[in-house]
Amino acid sequence: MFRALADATRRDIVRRTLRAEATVSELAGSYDMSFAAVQKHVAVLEEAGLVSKRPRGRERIVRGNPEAIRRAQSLLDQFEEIWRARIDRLDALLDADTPNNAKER
Amino acid sequence: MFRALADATRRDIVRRTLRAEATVSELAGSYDMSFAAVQKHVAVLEEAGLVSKRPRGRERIVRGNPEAIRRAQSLLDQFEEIWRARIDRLDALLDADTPNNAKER
DNA sequence: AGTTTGTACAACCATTTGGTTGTACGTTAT
DNA sequence: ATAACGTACAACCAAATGGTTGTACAAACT
Repeated sequence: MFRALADATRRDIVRRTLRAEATVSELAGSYDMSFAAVQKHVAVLEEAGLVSKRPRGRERIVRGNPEAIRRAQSLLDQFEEIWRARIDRLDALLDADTPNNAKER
Repeated sequence: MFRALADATRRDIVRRTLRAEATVSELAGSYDMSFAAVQKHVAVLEEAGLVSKRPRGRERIVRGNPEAIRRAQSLLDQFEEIWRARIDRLDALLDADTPNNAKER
């Protein structure tokens, strides 16, 4: 999933389809590459769950999936939390080392 | 930067060094690959700003950078916000379509 | 002084990635 | 019915990626 977000074109497709739905060919029109290339990007994003496609006649409507974004966020939140835990441990160490008559900062 | 986070080993290095500092060889001991491979991963992470290195004698101490994590988070937050804006626009449309005597949900 | 340790980096290799063109096929328009 | 359109997918290609081994070098140990 981070792998899917690693490409600038794909991030832009996510942004665009999060803002408003678009067909694959509409998307393809926005980028300076072949239709097939864009279609592959969309496939990668769909694989990663960042985007979903639904058919309307011969076209496929692409829609960004906010749920997947939230999953990525929660992963980063975990990182944040791990780091905070380390800071807490350091604080505890410092506290244990602080004389009783020390002033609170 | 998402590219740097796209590899599982690298994500683990970030986690580990966010929790506590570690030398490159300590890290290398944790993974089933050559020292050089791990060293390259650390280099990629450093390039992306996700990790910083400082020398202590002949070793290099690696530390995860919470600031970079926050930058990634804020990027995902932007996605979230874009999506919310779309929902707001849809709501506005529905409101405009709602007869005056309709009940509030 | 000589050896070991920790790191960096080059050269190499297989696989993956991001792109291309061409083909096929169902859907819509004439 | 035929043509045009939107999409999917295969085959191909160059470049990037993730790994390897080997070499070099400074710092630390004996």
